[in-house]
Amino acid sequence: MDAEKFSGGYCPVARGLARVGDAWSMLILRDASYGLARFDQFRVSLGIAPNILTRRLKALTDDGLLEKRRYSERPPRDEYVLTAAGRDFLPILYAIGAWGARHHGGGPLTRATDAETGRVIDPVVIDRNSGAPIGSRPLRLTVPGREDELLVE
Amino acid sequence: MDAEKFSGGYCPVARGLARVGDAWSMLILRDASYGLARFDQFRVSLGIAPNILTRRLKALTDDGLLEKRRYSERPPRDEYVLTAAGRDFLPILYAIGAWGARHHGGGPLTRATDAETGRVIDPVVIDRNSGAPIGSRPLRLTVPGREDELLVE
DNA sequence: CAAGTCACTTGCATTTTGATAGTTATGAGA
DNA sequence: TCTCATAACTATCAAAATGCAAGTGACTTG
Repeated sequence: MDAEKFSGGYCPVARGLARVGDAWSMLILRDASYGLARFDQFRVSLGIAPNILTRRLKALTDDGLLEKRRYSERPPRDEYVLTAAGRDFLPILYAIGAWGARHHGGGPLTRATDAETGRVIDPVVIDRNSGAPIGSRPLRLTVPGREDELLVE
Repeated sequence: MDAEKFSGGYCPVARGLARVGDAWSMLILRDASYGLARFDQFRVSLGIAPNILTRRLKALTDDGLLEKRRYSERPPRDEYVLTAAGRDFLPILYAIGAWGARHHGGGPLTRATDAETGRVIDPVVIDRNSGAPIGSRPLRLTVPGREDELLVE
């Protein structure tokens, strides 16, 4: 969809989606958060064609979500590990997972629990400043270069 | 990428992505949250080809994120409005926007403020039970049908 | 030194996407 | 009545992305 067109615009959502707005990329990040790092681990886990995986890993690396690291000189072997920006994206995946479980959650599902308390994790997006869940209070959008503001939600 | 393959698996993230794991769909939802509802509004706002828009709107409608509603019988005219499941996805878009702003935020950006307090919205994903941001505490994953558990983060 | 592993690359067919033009149904104005 | 305009599409076709299968390079292991 020609992400270039959106990657420099005013909308931060479009900017984010320009880097990770594709299902393979997000599933690779999910697997990376599970500790997978090598080409063949991703390939087997996802059942993705190797040429496609190569392209996605390169895109994620170029966009700063993964870092390619040589873990063996002889034979030359690389692994892909999450960068700070990549790790910062993981909570969004959990939020997507929670949404998926709420609305398309028939049958058994993988569940995340707090390793210490053992309680099931229930991800919610809140506003750090007010502490209120996004969507529970009306928002105002300010578009750069425009006087008028847009009221949503 | 054949979303069918993932849409019934154990992973709730994959299930979610099977419905909305594509950039156009999420941008349509974003526009819908801004109040856009008609075919031509989406088309102009996104610069998307009409055949692609038709397909995406149909997919989002079939997956229960949008509802097609006739707002005029003569001439026949339909609009697409967010369902409860669609609205429930919006906080994730805000989280993606916040991530985009943090990591690819050069230049002016659209900003959301609390309509009452006027403060800038800063979306974070937390665990409803512990109140802690996802990623700040170690998690345990439980895969159905397997005894062993996976420790992440 | 043959077989296996890992991380790819290449070639080609299939699928999806996108640009553009056309269609349907209708109302509004000359 | 005959255009013109609008909204919401559909149809056609080229271009791009995806996916499958096979192959390659640089080793290690038996």
